[in-house]
Amino acid sequence: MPQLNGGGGDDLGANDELISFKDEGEQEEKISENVSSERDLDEVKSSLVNESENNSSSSDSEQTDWRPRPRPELESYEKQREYFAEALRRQQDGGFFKGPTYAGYPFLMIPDITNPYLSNGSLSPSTRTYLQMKWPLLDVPGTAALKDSRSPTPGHLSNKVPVVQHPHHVHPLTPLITYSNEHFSPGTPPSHLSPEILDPKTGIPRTPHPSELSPYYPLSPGAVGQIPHPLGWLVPQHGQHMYSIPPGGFRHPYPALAMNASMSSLVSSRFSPHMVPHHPHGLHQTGIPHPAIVSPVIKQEPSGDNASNSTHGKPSVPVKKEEERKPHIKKPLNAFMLYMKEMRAKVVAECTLKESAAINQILGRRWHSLSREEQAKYYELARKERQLHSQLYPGWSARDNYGKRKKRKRDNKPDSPQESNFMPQHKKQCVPYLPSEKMCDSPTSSHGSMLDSPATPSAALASPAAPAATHSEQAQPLSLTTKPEGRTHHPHFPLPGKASGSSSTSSSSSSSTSHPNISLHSQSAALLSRPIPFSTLPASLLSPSSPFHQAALHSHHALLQTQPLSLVTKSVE
DNA sequence: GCACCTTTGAAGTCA
DNA sequence: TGACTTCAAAGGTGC
Repeated sequence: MPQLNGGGGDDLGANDELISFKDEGEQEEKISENVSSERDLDEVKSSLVNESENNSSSSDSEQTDWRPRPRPELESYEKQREYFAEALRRQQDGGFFKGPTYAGYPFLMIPDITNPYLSNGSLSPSTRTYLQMKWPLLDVPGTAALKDSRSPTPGHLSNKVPVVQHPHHVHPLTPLITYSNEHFSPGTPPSHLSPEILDPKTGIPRTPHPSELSPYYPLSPGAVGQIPHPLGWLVPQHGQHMYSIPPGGFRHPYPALAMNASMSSLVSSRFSPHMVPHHPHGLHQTGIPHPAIVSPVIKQEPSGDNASNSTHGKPSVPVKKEEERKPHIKKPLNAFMLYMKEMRAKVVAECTLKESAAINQILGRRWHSLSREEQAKYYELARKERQLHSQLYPGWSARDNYGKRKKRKRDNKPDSPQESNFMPQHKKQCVPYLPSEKMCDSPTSSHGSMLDSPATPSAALASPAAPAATHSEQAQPLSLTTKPEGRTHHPHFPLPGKASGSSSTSSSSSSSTSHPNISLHSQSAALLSRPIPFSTLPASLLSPSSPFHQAALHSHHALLQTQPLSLVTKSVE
């Protein structure tokens, strides 16, 4: 059952994925990470320059101009991000994010959540300024936030989350911040105002596509016209709370208070409380389609007569129509998907590759090259996302999406050993990917990523005596690396899903003594008043391998850990 | 226009 | 309980 157990709190799986690891190989990883971090630091610097340039070039009038209706929450949100970015920038050497707080998460390096934002307790003026800011989710939208004269941030940032334009217009921490903002790059006029936007690839002006308004969850064509704002669903409408309570969902008197920054980030990014059958077409109560809802018109079983139904407007079978109405709730992203979303742009930027298949290969390798801590972050994020997903859509099951896609031709029948050795004919050879992949291999592996990095998370994370097979497998050309022995999961990085309900609960209980969320109940109330808007971090500071990124992730994790699950859980019940 | 490719992980199904 | 399947993202590729 996706619902949370009453008192269980954080027992929605994934607890068992958080295993304490040994430290073998960590030094090497750190070294390699430092190398890339230095490079990323340069990127950060240049990005900051760009940021300032953008700030100067973009007039404040732009903000007020293109925005028919100012959205104070979002602007303050952006300003907070700016503040936090500034604070991070100034205090990057201050050792904010050091020292794990949770004994059970020695690798998470969560800052002391009892301290306001920073673990060292000393706040720079900039940070203090930031701390004075209101958390947009917690405060009623105020013009003070909108017109905060203290803000060094020009207004043009108001609706463009990435402070610094990412090389590929994708926020490096897109999955960690918000899934809907990445297309709003600074310097480009908002799509909903400007009739044309520049195609990032071709540079040719083009008319914004509805999908750009909701990048990850395509909107149904019919609903596009109802979008008042690219972030419309994210932004409170007409004084509404940003996230209203789904029936049986959040019943906190102050809905936004039921979520902290990370929660809201996840909510805003993927899931909507309205993603319940009450809004069959993913339309917000205000008529705003939610990005988490993929319109069945767009994403439906093509084999069926849905298309004909939609075109002819004649529902053949009521049952089918009923299915059509069912919104498509996407699966929550797993750790790797989150990582992919974050890193894809960077890999694309580093490589000349365009094919996602190749990119994904690289990402897969990089994923294995990630340190345990970093992977743990994504696992934790994914876990939180699943939690949130299950809370928002209690009745949803992954099974609901079965058949929503075209059946993948997996005719390479469960891999007889021979077939695993030979490439299926219908599959494209991976060989062409190799050169480029090699070219832009993970920076952490200048001399063979798979050799100086954990063989696999499973191997490295699991046991010091990692199977050499995995190791050698990774050392092999990618063209030969299909699925190593099927889908073996990390023995010591167990996946929570398998035993979703009870077993994850049991695993949670087994580690409950050290699980952060257990102790969060007592702290959540206090933390609600001061969550860290991690998503306010500028993109430039969050280069995945940069110390900023690390710090940001840690911070974000702190937020995730502070998620007031108890409140939500009770509400769900 | 759409399935495929490619990755890992979660979750579902089935024996 | 293990094996297997499907889906999640992404975008170029090929039919």
